[in-house]
Order: sequence, then structure tokens, then C-alpha cells
Amino acid sequence: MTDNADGALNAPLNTLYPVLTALPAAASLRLQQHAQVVSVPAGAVVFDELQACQGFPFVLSGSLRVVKAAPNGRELPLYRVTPGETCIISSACLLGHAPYNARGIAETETRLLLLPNADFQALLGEAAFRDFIFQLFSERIADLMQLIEEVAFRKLDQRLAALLLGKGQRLHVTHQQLADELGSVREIVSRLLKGFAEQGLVALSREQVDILNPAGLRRVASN
Amino acid sequence: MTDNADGALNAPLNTLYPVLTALPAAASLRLQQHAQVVSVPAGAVVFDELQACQGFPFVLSGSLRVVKAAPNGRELPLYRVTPGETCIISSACLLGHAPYNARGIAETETRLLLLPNADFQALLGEAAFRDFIFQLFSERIADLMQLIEEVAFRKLDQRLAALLLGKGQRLHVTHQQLADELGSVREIVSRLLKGFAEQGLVALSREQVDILNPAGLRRVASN
DNA sequence: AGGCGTCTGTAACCTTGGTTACACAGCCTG
DNA sequence: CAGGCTGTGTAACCAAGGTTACAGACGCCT
Repeated sequence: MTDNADGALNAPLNTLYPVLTALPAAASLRLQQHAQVVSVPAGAVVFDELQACQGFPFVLSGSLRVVKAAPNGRELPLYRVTPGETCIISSACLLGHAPYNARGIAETETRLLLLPNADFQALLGEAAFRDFIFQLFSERIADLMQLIEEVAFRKLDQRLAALLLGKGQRLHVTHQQLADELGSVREIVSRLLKGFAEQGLVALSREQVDILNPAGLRRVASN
Repeated sequence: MTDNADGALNAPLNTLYPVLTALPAAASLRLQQHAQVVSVPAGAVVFDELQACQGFPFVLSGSLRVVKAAPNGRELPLYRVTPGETCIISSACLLGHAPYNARGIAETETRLLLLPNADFQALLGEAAFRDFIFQLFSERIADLMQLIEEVAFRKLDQRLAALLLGKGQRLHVTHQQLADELGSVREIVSRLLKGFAEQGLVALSREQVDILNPAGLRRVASN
């Protein structure tokens, strides 16, 4: 399941994370020697709440879904990490020497390059890499603020309408998947979708939602 | 209301933000020349949603309350910035060249040292300062994760119980202030407090809450 | 065709928390 | 002392969303 990163790795890694091409030779060598490629199957929990952060993950393929887990088993998605991005929570935990406060799940079969703590800290000594992390930090912060706004102030119909928009005219998705995305339950999503359909905003069929009236949905999303 | 930072400023600033003592002379000079001291009265809005971020604030005295404002006028407190701390949202907005996505309010009469954008970016060139910001970033992230957990999953009685704990045995506070802290309304807090009182967890009087049974409150907070 | 698993529809009911609308108490001040 | 302000108590009502419990639909596999 795991093996040392070798030379053959560099091409895709550097393509996905261009900032790494600017590294001095010593840092680059260290990365090659200490980073490990890990393959995890879809659905695997890569890290979890209260767990110590073992290393910094670069996503080579697939994607991570980072969620906050409720005591009752429900999950609120916080953000996703796709190839070329980084996980703000991992950075924060490594920098603050704190345990994880969220759960990371492989959405599909996913290949990660895991960089041990010490080597991550060393990499931060490189200005280019540090700026790269900083940049992603600030983007994620904005996302999290948006999320706080949504869960604290928005009603579910607004959030659902917003979720449906901007993914094309026809969505192939189950009600359960939409509910998961909102941190809600299937019945409520069905109820709301039925309401949308009655208003002529969408048309429903099995595992499919057709957007009939995007403007109307936008109105619902932001009323 | 504002005046240029002069030599007399350095002592308190350096005491509050020890990282600044390590700056090279050039950076230190730049700070002195470009930073402005601003005094704002209690309740003043220092920055607000969608507003461009004008500069990076160091808090010299007083404190900032950073909140997310709901369309209906209610506010959810995100965190506070006290002297010696920094505002993660300001950093994120400056780094990401994005507008503010929250509101900052002076809790009391507050003195700020405002560092213009360009000078903040320049300061980030100093490793010590960058690490300082990074460290606070990660602490705040943990706070925000905690907040998301609370608003998404915790019931109000749990949050209220948690809020009452750890502030000593006798709190001098109005129900309205507690409600504001939770992003809720006075009536609900009164109702919940009455419940707590009936269970013998607290005793109520005007502008005062006495904690009678901390263990019981902890149980409520985490059931 | 028969049977199973997944997805959807839907109704009844419940809990939480917010809204509205008062009453009253304590206190300060003219 | 009167009048006003702030803080508290409380009840009736309401809306949102979650829970429980089914029924039926669709597709697939044997």
C-alpha cells in the first residue's frame, strides 16, 4: 500500500504543485527521501478528530472530503482537497501541534504523498512554499466563513437552491447525496425538492434533477 | 483621532508584540513611518463585510469583537482580538486580496496600530513575523472549527451551559449579553436559565448568575 | 417472471428555537 | 414621590427541520 517516493514521482507532483519545482536541491532531495506515497480506497478515513497529525498530505489523485462529524453520526462537509490543493486543517494542526479537529475521508480511490511533520516544518523554511501555503490558508478561511454564514443564518431551502446552481442544467445525484452535502437528511431534501418542482423551478426523476428556472432558484437562494 | 507612530509608541508595541523586537532596522523604521495609531470609541465598526481591507491592525489597547452579521440584524461572535493578538480575517483578506467577510467592532474604547497593506506584505518577508502570523492562524482555525461544531450540532442549552462555565462562580452579566454571545435572543436564554435554576444548577438575580453545580452544568454542556 | 436492493414520496408527529406581547420589579433621577 | 429606563418572567403562538414509519417505483439479476 505504501512505498517511498522515487524519481518517477516527481513529474506528476511538480505538475500538480508547481511551487515544488522552485525548491533548492537539498529540500527537493529531502522530499524525495522522506515522503511516502499512500493509496487509500474510496471511503477510507484518512484522518479523524482528536487524532495526532502524522504528516502533511499532498493529493496526487482522487480527492479528500473533510467533514465535521456530529455525535449522532451525521456529517457536515467543510471542504474538499483535490490534486494541487492542500488541507488547511492539516497545516493548522502541524503548526499548532494540535490534534485534528475534523475528519478526512477519501471520496474516491486516492493517492496521497505524505510528508512527515519535521519535513513539513523544514519545507516551510522555503519562502516560496510558505507563501503557497499562506495563499491557500486565506482562501480556505473565506470558505469557512461562508460555511459559518450558511449553517448559522441560511434556511435549508436557500442552501439547497444554492447547491443545485452552477453545476449545469442536469444533475445526476440522489436526494441522499444532496442531503449529505448539506448535513441534513433525505426526507427534508425530498420535501424541499418537491416544493421546488411545484414552483416549476426543477423537474425531478430518478437520480436526476433538471434545472428549469435558474433565475428562480437564485431568487430562492438569496431571498 | 490619528497620528503617526512615533518613537514613544515602540515600548508598548514591542511589549505586546515581542516578535517585532526581532525586526531588522529597516523593517522597524518602515513600521514607524507608515503605521498609524487610530483610536476608536466603544461600539465603533472598525471594518465590515464586503469592505476592502485597508490595513493590518495591531491592537494596542481595548479589544475587537469580530462577528458574522445575519441579514436580520443578529450577530454571531466569531472571536475576539485583544492586545498582542492579530485578526485572522484581516490577514486572510490582505493575503488573498479579498474583501472582508465579517464585521469588526470595538468592544471598548480601542487603540489600533494600522499597518498599510504594502507594509504588511513587506513585513511578511521577515521570517519571524511570518511564523508569528502562521501560529495565530492555526490557533484561530481551531477556534473556528469549534464554532462550526457548536452552531451546527450543539443545542442552545448545551452552548449556554458551556458559556457559563469557566468564568468563576459568580457572573455579572445580563441575559441579553449571554444571548448576544450565543447569537440567540434574550427570551430563549431566560427560558433556559430558568430551567437550569429549577434543576438547582444556578441561582438567578438581577444581572447576576451564580453557579451552584458546575458538574451538573458540565453534564448538560456535553450530553 | 420473480425477487431484491436502491431510490423516492409522503404523512404524522415532535423538538427546538424564534416571535410577539405583555406584566412587573428594581433603580435612578428630576 | 412620579415617571422612565433597564432587566426579567412568562405565555401563546409559529416555523423549520428532524424522526418515524410506511408504500410504491424502478432497475437489475437470476
